[in-house]
Amino acid sequence: MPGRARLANESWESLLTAHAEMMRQLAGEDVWCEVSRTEYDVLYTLSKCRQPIRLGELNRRVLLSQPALSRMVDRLVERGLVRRETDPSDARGVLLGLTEAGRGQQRSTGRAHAMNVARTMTAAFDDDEMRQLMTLCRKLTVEREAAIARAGA
Amino acid sequence: MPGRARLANESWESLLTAHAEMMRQLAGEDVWCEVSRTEYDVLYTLSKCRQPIRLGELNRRVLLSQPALSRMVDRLVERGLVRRETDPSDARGVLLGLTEAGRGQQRSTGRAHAMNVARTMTAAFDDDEMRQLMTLCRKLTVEREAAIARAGA
DNA sequence: CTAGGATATATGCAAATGCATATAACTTAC
DNA sequence: GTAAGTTATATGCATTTGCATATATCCTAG
Repeated sequence: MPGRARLANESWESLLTAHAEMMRQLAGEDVWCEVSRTEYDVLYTLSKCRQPIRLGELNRRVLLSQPALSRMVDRLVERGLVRRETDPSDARGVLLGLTEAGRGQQRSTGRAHAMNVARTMTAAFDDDEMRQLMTLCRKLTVEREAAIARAGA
Repeated sequence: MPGRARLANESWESLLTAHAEMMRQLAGEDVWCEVSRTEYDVLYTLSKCRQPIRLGELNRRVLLSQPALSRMVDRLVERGLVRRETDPSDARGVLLGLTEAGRGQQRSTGRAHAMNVARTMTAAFDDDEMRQLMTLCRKLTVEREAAIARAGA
């Protein structure tokens, strides 16, 4: 493998390892009794949206298959955390948003979770390093999205 | 949330998003017909070890629960990719290593996968950025491990 | 306005996962 | 040497996941 390709693989592996290590750490925190991490991911993503969004749109932002997400939404609706209604402008689609209970749950879980994240990240990094990491990761994300847009066009 | 905690959370979220985006990209590549990504993760981890390792040791490096890993190893043994034998020095434990077939499978899948990783990473980053990312991610990993060691002591 | 195709979501089903716990083997104190 | 405690892995069981495909709605050409 040539040097640049090797470097690319090593840096990806480092990201993968850091991610896994953090996930394990965060999974162990005593915060996931009411909602699981995956459920929280959905609630958090919805909490960032001012408007209700489509299932497909949500699916673009949550790393789950469409059927898995569809059923997870089922369960969250069942539990009164998410509201689902048919899109009036296109009856195939559904619009998803948090209920008040869902917003409350996201906030309380999110608060505790954010504390753990902050503790762990600040233990490893100073402010400048966190900013560097953010810049790099966002660059990767943006570049990926651009590539998808190019392919989709 | 104070500024430093906010920064910590934003940088973690950026890493999480970059990871998710990459995973989705890599999952879509036409490389996982013979072994799934999770299976490959196990084969790759074993391929990096010169000696057979314990299930528990493997579990420390693969993000799966112990029972899930135990069963995944079952399946890989069944398929002739992994060799499992009782540890002679401690009959509770098992020692795991790749078979020749397993090594071959890891190499061929790994080659194709590494190409995709390299293409995607080099599309987003120059060499210096990849090195920066590596430095930061490794720092996070090392700091996590140190924290675990402190807690375990 | 209708047939054929496209798109959004849901469902059937087999497989994988996690939690709790069982089993097997080691270790230590007596 | 043996009972009590500990550690390493495996199993029972309910849940979640993904793949393939069904269903429902929309769009477009004629």
